[in-house]
Amino acid sequence: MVPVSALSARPAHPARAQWLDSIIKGDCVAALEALPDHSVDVIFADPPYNLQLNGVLHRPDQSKVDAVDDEWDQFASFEAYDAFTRAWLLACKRVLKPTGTIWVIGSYHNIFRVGAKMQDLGFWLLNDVVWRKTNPMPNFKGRRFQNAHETLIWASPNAEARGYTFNYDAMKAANDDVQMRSDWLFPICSGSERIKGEDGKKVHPTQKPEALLSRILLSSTKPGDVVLDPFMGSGTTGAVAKRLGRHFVGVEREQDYIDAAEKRIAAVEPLGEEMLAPLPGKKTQPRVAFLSLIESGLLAPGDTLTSPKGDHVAVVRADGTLARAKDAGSIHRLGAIVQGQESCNGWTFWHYEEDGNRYPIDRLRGRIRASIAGI
Amino acid sequence: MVPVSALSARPAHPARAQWLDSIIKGDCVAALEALPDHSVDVIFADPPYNLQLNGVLHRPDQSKVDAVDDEWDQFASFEAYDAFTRAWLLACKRVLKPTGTIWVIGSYHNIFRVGAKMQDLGFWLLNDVVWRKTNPMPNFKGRRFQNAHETLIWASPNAEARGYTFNYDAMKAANDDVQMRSDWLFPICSGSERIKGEDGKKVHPTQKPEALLSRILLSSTKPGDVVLDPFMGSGTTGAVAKRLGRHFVGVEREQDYIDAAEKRIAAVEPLGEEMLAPLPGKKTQPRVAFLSLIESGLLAPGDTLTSPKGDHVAVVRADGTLARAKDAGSIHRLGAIVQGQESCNGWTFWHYEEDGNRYPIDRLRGRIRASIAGI
DNA sequence: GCGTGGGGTGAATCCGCGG
DNA sequence: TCCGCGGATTCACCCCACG
Repeated sequence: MVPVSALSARPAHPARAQWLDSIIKGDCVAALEALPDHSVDVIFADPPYNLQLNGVLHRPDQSKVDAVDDEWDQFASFEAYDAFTRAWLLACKRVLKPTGTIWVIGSYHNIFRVGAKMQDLGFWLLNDVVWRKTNPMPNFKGRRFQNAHETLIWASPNAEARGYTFNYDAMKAANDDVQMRSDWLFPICSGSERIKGEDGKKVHPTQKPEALLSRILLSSTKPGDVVLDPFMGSGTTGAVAKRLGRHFVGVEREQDYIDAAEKRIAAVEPLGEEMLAPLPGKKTQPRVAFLSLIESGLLAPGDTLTSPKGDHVAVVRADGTLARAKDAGSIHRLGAIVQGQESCNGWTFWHYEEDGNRYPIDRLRGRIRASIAGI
Repeated sequence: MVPVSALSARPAHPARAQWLDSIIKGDCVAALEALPDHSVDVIFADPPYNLQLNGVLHRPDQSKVDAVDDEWDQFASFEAYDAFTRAWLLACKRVLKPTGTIWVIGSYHNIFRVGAKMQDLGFWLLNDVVWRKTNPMPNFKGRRFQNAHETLIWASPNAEARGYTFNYDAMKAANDDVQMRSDWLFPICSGSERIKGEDGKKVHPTQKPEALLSRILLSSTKPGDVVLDPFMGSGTTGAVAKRLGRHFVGVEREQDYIDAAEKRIAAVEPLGEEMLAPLPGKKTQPRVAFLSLIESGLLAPGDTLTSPKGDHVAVVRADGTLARAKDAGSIHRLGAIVQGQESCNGWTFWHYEEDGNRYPIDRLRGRIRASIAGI
């Protein structure tokens, strides 16, 4: 693959490299020295996010949130984090084939710095992809939006790179015959998939779901490709690569993680023909915020809604709440209040008028859903 | 548009500033000199995306894609774009109130650079928010995922900033009584909302949907707040701000855009105050001292209160404290003590008995509040 | 075996006012 | 500006105990 002369000090790449389908212990930059130039097809990197947490956070029920406070996620400054990022990105760039691509995942704490550094180093961004979590942790203090997604960057090693793998047709077929979008919906890793130690506690604080890695590898690799994970952790990349008939190389510093990952990967049974089965489709019907009806113009602030028989009347307000006399709240709360009940499905209780007939606002929700069908 | 005197001396903020509810013509950094320090509550910025397009792109039917190739979106290098970004962010930081927040929207071409620079300048990221497009442009070459979203960054001016506006309760009520997430779904701006010139062509290449601005302003501003848009374009921010009873200031270089925006904003009819009243959350309800329950006769000294399950008992004292054995203190302190916890909401923890049932004393507080409201 | 309710938990940069 | 303290704050899902 690479002429011996090009490597000088490094040994010649054997027919089946020692490092193939194994986890190299060590710091990511140093450990990657074991790999020849241009030797991997795809990289998946889940670097430390550099969370900057102050003190402890409690849930409303007073229980403590088990935060990511591991030593490996601590950096002295943005500058230190940038230097770290630059180093491992450069190491990755060296071992990546010209036809290869790299995926990096992060949150708003680090992904902007990583993305900017990737551009600085000449990587060419192909997409940013949003992993929407079906079950994210709530915001406990009510001071922000629920942080319900993470961001992936997909890039080629340079702007001129051609010939990278993108299984466009497979992705489209897996997505009800429309193009796969840049926003993906998956649950977080939990339940039996979550690797736990003998003490029953999670082995790794940030284990990624196999469904996420599966879509990444199915979209951007071919069977037999070599996938590198420079931050192997609990080994999700290796497990999914093996199952999908791809080779893997992992790098990891902590022996505990290596032990768990090797055991996990050893238990994986590679898929046969089912590998070609399309990815599971959409979940249940998407949630539609009542505010969306106003934002889309189906209702306007000031419009009146009524109960099914018209004996209760409420006014739509700009922020997506309903008001009646002194009471105000969500469509559900106000529906409950006017009926003197504990709860109420506002979608079926509140009605609007059209052509002299009363219809539940659920009808309008149906229109929104119809307009976004197929997403 | 801007009095000359205001540029040099920067006089004290007049009762109603000249620049309020107007569009300042000029380069964003220079024009913002007209505004005093700490004079705006929220900033929405839609800066040039620095798209790097090579050649023309055709659809499968051979029609040409009308790309963003305007002069204002051209930068010589990442360095030039970074310098530009730094300059306008600094100008924005100066005029932003300490309790204010800033929104910036971008795509993968620029948002990573912008986000990193924001962190470098000390902005504290509160959320990244994903605008998922219901109807994004397809990928015509089948070489990438359909680019179906854009990214917004919401930030405060520094990590220590407190007191910014987030209408948590309104957002939650508008979203079926669950927290508003960081992924929002909207159509792109098209149809009658899209501003078109006499030639029938779109006036601005990247006009944002009003629904997007509406959610931004409803979530992070109060009626009467001042909203700055340093890249005003076709004036979406001004139009939505006016409709929602917020003040706006715009900055824009191109006269064509200013003309279109001013005409557009003039046609906007503001919503009535009753449509805009913020949903009162629990935090805004009047504070009731526990002592008031005793003073009003709802509880009497010597009454006993219990924990929800009845396993802890405490006695009400005349001064509005609770006592149990040797311990005494506020309803909150004693609730924390008996549970061995750091803190406790005594209103929901302590219960009283009525008709053989246990109710939280919060129920009595509700009666006090109801009687206050009736005054 | 099945349905139900309670408990646990996940990459989290998570309070604000008054003295 | 700092400190004390009142009191507000969670969604989806999995597992297990129990009837």
